[in-house]
Amino acid sequence: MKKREVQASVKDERLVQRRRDQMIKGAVSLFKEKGFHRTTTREIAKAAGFSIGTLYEYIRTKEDVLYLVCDSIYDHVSERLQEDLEHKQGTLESLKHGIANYFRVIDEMQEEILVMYQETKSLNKEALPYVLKKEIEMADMFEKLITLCVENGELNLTEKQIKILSHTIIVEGQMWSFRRWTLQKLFTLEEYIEMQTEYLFSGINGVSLALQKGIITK
Amino acid sequence: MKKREVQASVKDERLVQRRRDQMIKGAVSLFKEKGFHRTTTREIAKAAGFSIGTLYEYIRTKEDVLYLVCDSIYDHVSERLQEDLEHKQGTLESLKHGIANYFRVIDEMQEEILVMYQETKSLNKEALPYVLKKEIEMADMFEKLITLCVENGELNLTEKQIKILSHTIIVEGQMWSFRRWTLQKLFTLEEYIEMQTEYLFSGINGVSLALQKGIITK
Amino acid sequence: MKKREVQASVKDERLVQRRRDQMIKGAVSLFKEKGFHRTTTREIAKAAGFSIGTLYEYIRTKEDVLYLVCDSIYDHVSERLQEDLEHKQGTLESLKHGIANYFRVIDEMQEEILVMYQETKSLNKEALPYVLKKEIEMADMFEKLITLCVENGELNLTEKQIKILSHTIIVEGQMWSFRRWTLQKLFTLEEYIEMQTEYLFSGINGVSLALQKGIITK
Amino acid sequence: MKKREVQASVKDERLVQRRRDQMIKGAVSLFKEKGFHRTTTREIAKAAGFSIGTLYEYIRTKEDVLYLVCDSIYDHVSERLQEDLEHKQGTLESLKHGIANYFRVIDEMQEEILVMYQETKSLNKEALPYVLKKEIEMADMFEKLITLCVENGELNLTEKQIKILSHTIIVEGQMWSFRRWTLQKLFTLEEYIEMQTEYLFSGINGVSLALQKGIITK
DNA sequence: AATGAATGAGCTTTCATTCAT
DNA sequence: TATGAATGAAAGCTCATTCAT
Repeated sequence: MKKREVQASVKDERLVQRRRDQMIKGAVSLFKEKGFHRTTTREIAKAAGFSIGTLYEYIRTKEDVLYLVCDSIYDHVSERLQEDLEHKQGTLESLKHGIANYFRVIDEMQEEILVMYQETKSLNKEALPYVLKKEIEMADMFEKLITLCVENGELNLTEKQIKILSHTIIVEGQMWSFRRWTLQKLFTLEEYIEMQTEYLFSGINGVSLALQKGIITK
Repeated sequence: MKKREVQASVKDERLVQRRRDQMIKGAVSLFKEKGFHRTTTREIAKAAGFSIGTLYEYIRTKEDVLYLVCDSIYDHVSERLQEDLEHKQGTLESLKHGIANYFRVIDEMQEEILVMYQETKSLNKEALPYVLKKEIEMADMFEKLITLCVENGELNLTEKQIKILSHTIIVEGQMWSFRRWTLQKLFTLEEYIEMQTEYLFSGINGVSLALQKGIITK
Repeated sequence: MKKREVQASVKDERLVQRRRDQMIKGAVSLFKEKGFHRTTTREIAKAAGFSIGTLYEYIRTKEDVLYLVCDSIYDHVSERLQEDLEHKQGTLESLKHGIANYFRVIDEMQEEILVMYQETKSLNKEALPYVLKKEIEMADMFEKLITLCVENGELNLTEKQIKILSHTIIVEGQMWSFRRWTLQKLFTLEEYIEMQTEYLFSGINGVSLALQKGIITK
Repeated sequence: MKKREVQASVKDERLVQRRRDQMIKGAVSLFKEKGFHRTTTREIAKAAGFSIGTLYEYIRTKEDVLYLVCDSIYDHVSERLQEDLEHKQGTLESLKHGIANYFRVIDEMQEEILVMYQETKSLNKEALPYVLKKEIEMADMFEKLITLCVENGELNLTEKQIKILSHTIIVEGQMWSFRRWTLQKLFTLEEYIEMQTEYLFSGINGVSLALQKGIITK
């Protein structure tokens, strides 16, 4: 799918990129605070450091700002994950490492993640599919990582099991940001990573057994 | 926490309840379609079957409608789960049953669930804590169910493990609704329940092993 | 052609009519002064005696105001002419009387006529045909009056000649308003009527001859 | 009256003229299509083939463009008429020839004529008198032509009759362009010229009589 | 208790004009 | 002389809320 283009009146591509970066930065912090609908275009312009007229030299509608914001966040997350997934080895260890890394990215960008998930539905019918595709791409990364383990004989999973697993990992990452009001009071990030990994690999039964045997201690 | 009261000018409590039910019913279907911000109070009044003036006899601000809607959805979900959790037995079987039942509730109310999670952040500072509390209550239900199993000796889990587990179950339920564009294309609800339960209890390792041994077949 | 309807949010038809009358009155005087484009909706509302919000309870777009104004002016002119043309007799005398009457209507409504002709082109593609039709209707009135004379044997004219004549009469009326900066300095209305009628019936040759013979004196 | 000067920052007179010609050409076609108010200065600059910054090196306000356009159109029409009126002879034949020629000019420039008449009122208070003066000049041309006939004894008309006649001729020319939606469907230009001339010289009575006597046939 | 006309603050967007390069 | 990015006043329009009936 081609990247949905946001039209700008200004020709200089470098300038467009610079101004849009300012804009996105300002918008994210406003969206975090009050959401997309309660944020005005004037506020976005001001936060970006230029006038309302200038804002509209770089976008065509307010929704374009939201699209640019979402797009930029996805790009950042994907990039961070991509780096990590490059030296794919197909070992359980590397899968665990990938998961932990993803959880840490989520932690770093949690505010942006929240913005993205809560405002995405305000995108119009044109932009939405593009954003959904990004979500699928992210699940795909884990799918590949797991598939590698299966091909390597480290795991034995059906395709469907791989699919559901990759989405579960994604969602458990988001959970750290969505339910931060509880989880982040109870656990540090590293604790959370460890415990979730434990559950992911061994399940309730495994965890329960390990505790019983004293392998894990309270 | 006391239920946040929404002020009404009308005195007759029965009438207030009836009118609000109409209002919530209309509002939910509008919010589903276009979200809270894009829905006007006029539309809500019309969908509820009365005039804009009448609407304002039963609420004070537009946000009240959102609050009433969220509150009502939570109540429905809780109620459905409560029924189920009443004959608590502390067996793994009953825990699995509870999880399955929760997933089915989510499936039935998925549109409402979506509305609630996407619009909740639009609630003002007063209403938000009340709604968060509802979320915690729901996690608490599973916490109790799991704790019962632990007390019964069926499971061996620390308090923290129980906490994280109950939230994970909640989130895996929501996942069925949030990621429906993928999951519901790949799986039936019952398949999803079965596979997620398998993962929850046995983890990746367990599932992988079972498949290898032919206990589960492709 | 069905009258193009302008949508109103307000239900009470009587009130709609009253408010629109206020609106038209205010708008005409503003359009006279500064034209359609230089007049703001706020000014229209103020001139009509209500708020901008109220204005938009009775129209949907600014253009609706222009349409209502044009429509109302046409209706007034047509009505005035219709009255006159009712006792149609098919005599030259009655034709002359009709022309004189039309010229007098133009004189009375000249500002409105100006507004209509200068702003009409700002109407959108939907409203324009309706307004053009009104123009044709007005030419048709004279066509009928002339045709009656022909049928009565008072005149001998082909259909095409009748057509061109009726338009000429219409235009010579408008001329009184369009070129008022010259004509109304040189002539009184009655002089203008007399001289134009003279030309219309006798032409340059006839007028010239009459003057020569002393039938008309300087 | 001195020609109203439009200030330019650029000194080179030749360049100013060339740029303005480009500007007028572009503007006329835009004004034809969408009118003065709906045309933006950016569009004018683009149509003229240079940047918005350059546009403002040759004018001071958007209205200057309209003034230049109107002025240019008048000049063209006047010029065309002037050529013709140069070999003035004071015969009825030459008057008829002048009228026919004027009608043909109108036909050729009808779109420009429309632009001029519909947008003229948008000119500010300074420019308007200058443009009105151009209108009077055009009527004056016919006034002179007719006066010549009177002086020659070919016609017998009072000054007032000459005045009204010259305006009538002007207006009947414009009528061909203003009411083109009807007239140009019914008549060819030459037919229109012939019929209007017939009416102008002989009037309704003359035309009617001629038809009766079979001098003109259907 | 119910109605719906009235209100006006506030929103997004446009565009004539300027000015540093 | 030419450019086009920047500006911000001002426009059209919406909609939550009120209040007389």
